[in-house]
Amino acid sequence: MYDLRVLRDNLDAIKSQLGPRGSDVAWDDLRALLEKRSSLTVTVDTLRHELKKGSDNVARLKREKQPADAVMAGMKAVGDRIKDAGERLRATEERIAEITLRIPNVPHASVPVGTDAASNLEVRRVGSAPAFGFAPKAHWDIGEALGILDFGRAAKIAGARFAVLIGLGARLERALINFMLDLHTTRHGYQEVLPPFMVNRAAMTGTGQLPKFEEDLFKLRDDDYFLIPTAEVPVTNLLREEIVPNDRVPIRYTAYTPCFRREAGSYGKDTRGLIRQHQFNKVELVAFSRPEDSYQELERLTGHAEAVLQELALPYRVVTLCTGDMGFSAAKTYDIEVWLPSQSGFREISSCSNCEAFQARRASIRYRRKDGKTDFMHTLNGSGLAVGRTLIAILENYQQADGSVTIPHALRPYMGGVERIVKS
RNA sequence: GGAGGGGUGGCUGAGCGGCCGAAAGCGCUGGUCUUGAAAACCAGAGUCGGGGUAACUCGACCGUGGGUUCGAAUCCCACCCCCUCCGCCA
Repeated sequence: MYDLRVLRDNLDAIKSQLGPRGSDVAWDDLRALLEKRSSLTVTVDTLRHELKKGSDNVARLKREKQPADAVMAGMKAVGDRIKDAGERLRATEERIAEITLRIPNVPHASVPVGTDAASNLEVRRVGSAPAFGFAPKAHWDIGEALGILDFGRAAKIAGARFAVLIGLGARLERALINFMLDLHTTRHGYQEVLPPFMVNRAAMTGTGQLPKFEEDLFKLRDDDYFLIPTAEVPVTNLLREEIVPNDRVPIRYTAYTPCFRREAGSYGKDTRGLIRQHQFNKVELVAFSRPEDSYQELERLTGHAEAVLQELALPYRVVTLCTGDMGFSAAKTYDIEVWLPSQSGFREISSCSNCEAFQARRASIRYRRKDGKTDFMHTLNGSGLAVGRTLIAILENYQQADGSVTIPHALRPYMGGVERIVKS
C-alpha cells in the first residue's frame, strides 16, 4: 500500500518497479480514481469552507436579531451538495482502497529478478551434510517407528495435515520452543510476547494477509476473527496506530505461537509427514526499525535465526528469494533452508523479510524522528524457527543406524538430560 | 447472557447546539532569572488530508459509522471497546 499522493505522482514508476508482481492490478482504473479523488477533495473542502462561513453568519445574524432565513436556505443547498460530493468521494476512496490493498510491495534493488524459485540466489552454506553408513530414513518413518509421531490418530480426531506428538516427541517440540525463546531473549535482545492466536480483520489487513489472501486463512464462522497464520500478524500489529518515541526504536519482539494455515491450493504437495500442516508451532522474530537501519536489521535478524541452527549443529544454507518467489508484503526476503537427508536437499525452515514501510503504512505504525516529525517505521519478521520443521531436521540428521535419534547437546538441558530417543 | 456506568489532546479532567481543535491542572519543549539546578515568570507545542518553493493557508479529526440541523464534542440511532454488579466458566 502506498501514500496516495506518492502513488498518484509515481504511478508509472511503481508499476514498472513491480513488473510481473503488479500484473493483476487495474492500473488505468486506479489512475482515473486517484485523479477523481483529488478533484472531489478540493470540491468538498471548498464547499465545507463556504458552509462554515455561512453558518457563522447565521449565528451572528441571530445574535443581532436579524433575519437569517435566506442564508439558512442557501446553506441548506450547500449542505446537500456536500453530502452528494462527499458520498462520491467516499465511494471513490473505497474503490481506491480495494485496488491499492492488493498491490504487493516493491522489491528492493538487490533482489534478483525471476518468476520462481529457480532464480533464487544462494548466499551461503553452513555446516555439512552428515555421512550415514546406511540409507537415511524419512522423519515420518523414524518418528512412527519410535512411537513419538502419530498421523493416523491425528487424521481420526482432526483430518489430513495434522499430527500428534507423543512422549519424547512432544517433549522435543516443547524443548525446541523453550530453547529458541531463551536464545532470542537472553542472547539476542528480543522481548518475549505471548499474543492472542486469533485476530480481527484490521490486524490481518495491516500485515497484508487481507484482503487478498482470505482463502488461505481459517476464519471463525460466528465472529469476524481469523486464526493467525504466523505470529507476525499479532506481534506486528501490536504497534498499529501508534507513534513510538524516538528513544524506543528499534523494538524487537520474539513470540511463540501455533500457526494455522488452510493450505488451499497445495493439495498434492508434501502430503506425508510434518512438512506441511494445518497447525504448526513457530517462534517468530519481529523488529521495528528506523528506515535507514532496516537492511542492517534484516542481516541481524537473519543471523539470529541462523544461530538456532548453528547451536543445534544442523547444516543449512541461506538464499535470497527472487522477485517472483517473495511474499506479498516483503521488499527483500532471505529463506533459510535446512538440510534434510531423506530428500538429499534443503528445505525452508525460516523466512526473514524486510517489509520496509509497506505494513507500517497499512497499519499506521510510526515513530518520532529526531527532528520531531513522524515517519513510518520499517517492519521486519522472520521465523526463528519453524519448530515442527526443526524437529524434522533433528530426527533426520541425528538418526542412527539402529533407528534411534540422538539429541543435540544444546537441547539436552531442555530434555531433562535425555541424550537419545529410543523405541520404548 | 442480564442490569447499570463510561469512552474528550502525552496524562488527569471541564465542556449551555454556534465565539470549541476544544477550559484547567500535570507533564513536555524553548526562553528569562541562576555559578549550576530547583522554584517563579514568559512563550510554544496534536494527528491526518489538500494547495503553495516558502512564509502560510484551507479542510477533517472529541471511540466507530449513520441521522437530525443553516450549524453537532454537545441531540437521536446502530455498532465497538472499557468499568461495576449478577449469571456462567478455566
